[in-house]
Amino acid sequence: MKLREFMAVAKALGDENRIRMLLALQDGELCVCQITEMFGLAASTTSKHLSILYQAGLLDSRKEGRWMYYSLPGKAASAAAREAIRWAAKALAEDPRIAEDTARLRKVLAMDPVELCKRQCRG
Amino acid sequence: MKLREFMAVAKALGDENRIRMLLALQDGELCVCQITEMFGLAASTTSKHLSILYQAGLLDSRKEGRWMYYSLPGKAASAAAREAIRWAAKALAEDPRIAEDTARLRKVLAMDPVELCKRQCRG
DNA sequence: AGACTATTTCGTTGTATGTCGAAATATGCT
DNA sequence: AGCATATTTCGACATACAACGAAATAGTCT
Repeated sequence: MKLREFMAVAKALGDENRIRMLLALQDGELCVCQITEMFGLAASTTSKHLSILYQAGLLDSRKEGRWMYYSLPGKAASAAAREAIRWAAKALAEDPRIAEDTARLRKVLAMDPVELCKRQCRG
Repeated sequence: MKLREFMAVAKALGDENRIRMLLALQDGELCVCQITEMFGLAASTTSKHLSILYQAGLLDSRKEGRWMYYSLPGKAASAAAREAIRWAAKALAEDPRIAEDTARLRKVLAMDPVELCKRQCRG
């Protein structure tokens, strides 16, 4: 991995909201409005964070209709990026705030995605 | 590892000069003026960077007379911090810029430390 | 004590970045 | 086509941070 790539990854990991978003994706893909709901940020801010993670190679993305889904990268991704994610996940496995995020995620997943997105866009 | 600690580590890794300093310590401890010489920064800047790495738990320090030596942390350090270092070292093992740093380090090690420090302080 | 030296702290400056809201883009639905 | 909606881009603002030089601190040596 070149220094330039590495710095993109390290800087991407250097924001608390981005780390929390990354770890929230451990149980599977989420669309932007689900993540926006989870963290209470402006949709544009959420989008920017996800874009930074994506450009660093820390996320995959998939567009389905109007929805954009982000997920942790598969085997095809850079080994160094996947190791970074593993490091973060392992290091924070027992953090209470991350556990709260997981609980909040469960609530978000229980909501109807369509209604969720409507609310976001009127937010 | 708590989120707060993790963020300190991630932010510490998020600066190019700090990463290069961290990796320069892989072959053993160095004093501040040796690192200052290697990177061509102001001594105060070097000191600040090393302090940030130290406070994140990514470095040990040892004072010997006027000299302050920094080194990678031993087994006693946080496992998460040591894994972060291992990740960085592995990811950048083949980066040409890091290799140049290693070459420059050899030159610095070949200099007389006393003369080196004198030059730094007049820099 | 006093001169010298290595490091850190402090104050300043410029740049980078997180955040928002508004506008723009892209897609689905009727 | 026209409207609704999800996401991104843009512009503005505030904060964070890296860099420097000067001053302060901590140590050595005569």
